[in-house]
Amino acid sequence: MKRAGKAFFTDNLLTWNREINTRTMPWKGEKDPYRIWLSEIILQQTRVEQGWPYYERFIQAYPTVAHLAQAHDDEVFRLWQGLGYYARCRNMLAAAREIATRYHGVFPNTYDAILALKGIGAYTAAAIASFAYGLPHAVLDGNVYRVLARYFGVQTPSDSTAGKKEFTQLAGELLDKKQAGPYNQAIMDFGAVVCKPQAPECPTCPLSTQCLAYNTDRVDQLPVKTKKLVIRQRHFYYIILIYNNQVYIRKRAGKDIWQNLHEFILVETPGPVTLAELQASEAFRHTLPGVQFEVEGLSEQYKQQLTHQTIFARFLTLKGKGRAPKLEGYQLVPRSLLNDYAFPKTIVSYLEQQTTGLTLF
DNA sequence: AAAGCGGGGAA
DNA sequence: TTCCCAGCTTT
Repeated sequence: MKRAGKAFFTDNLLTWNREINTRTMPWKGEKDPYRIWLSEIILQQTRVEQGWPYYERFIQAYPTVAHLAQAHDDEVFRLWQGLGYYARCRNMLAAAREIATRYHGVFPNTYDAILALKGIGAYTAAAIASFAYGLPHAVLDGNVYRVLARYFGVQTPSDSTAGKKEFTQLAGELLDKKQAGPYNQAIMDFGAVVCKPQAPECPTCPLSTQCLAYNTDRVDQLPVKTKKLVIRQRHFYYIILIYNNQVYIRKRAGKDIWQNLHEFILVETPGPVTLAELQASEAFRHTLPGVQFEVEGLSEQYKQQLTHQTIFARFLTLKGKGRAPKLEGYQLVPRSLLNDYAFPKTIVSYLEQQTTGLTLF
């Protein structure tokens, strides 16, 4: 497709990058493919400021892909705790181990081989290929969609198949193939610093004279997105059943949220219930068959907003009487060792409240 | 093609 | 509240 202002776009973007851009990040200019890969996985759907400390901790704990490949799953998940999208962590471990075995610890250096690794899609493959090896692949992330949609006035929804194709084509044409790495870095920095989602810096933007959105006063309407989110509400009651300073936990599995993170005994109800209703419920009696206990307390309601779900959680502390029962799927661990396990944010928040003693039942 | 997957910062 | 972030995988 013919579009106006392509040369102007690339030239002025690179000039802005050279003369004005002062953005610095630990992985910027990095040439070690392992470090680039690690940063890219951490930054998928994640703000730079949020991922930054995790990157530092991971590099510290696992300086090479061999270190990461040899690490224990639970230890790595504990380090990932709080970052979200935990499938990234699982895929990252799988990829590290494939690099260690199949590639004998040497990071693959072709776009297709990189793309074939677990957890790496078109964006991440292009980023690694261009940053580490200078290969001519254009990145297409949220920043690039926004910058291109505005500058060229692309109205095709960026989250549609047609839009993806169109933006991919356009991004590839704009790429400076002789300096793919710096170009990719520049367009993402530009999107993050100048062409921001809200309140972009149009008045000082070096591309504004040719920006279609700016010149038709439609900056705040681009890019177009279509998909509407359906958010489900769920009610979790976590039972902290204590025997002799030990509690039951399990690792979450299956297709639900928080895979590979840990949790207390979970009773989920269709809606909010009182303590009496909870104890009388089929789910509760099925989960704790014949268990004798004393109620120590019920916490306030914790709310956590996920992308597709709202989680309402309360924590019910029970002091077990008699011998600790076997509970299917759960293990009994000392409370003092809870720090060794990765938990979802809601549970971490609850545990912190207990530790700091801000909440008395 | 659409759904599902976290957590946090900013307006 | 709503939006969206250096997206990918599964259905």
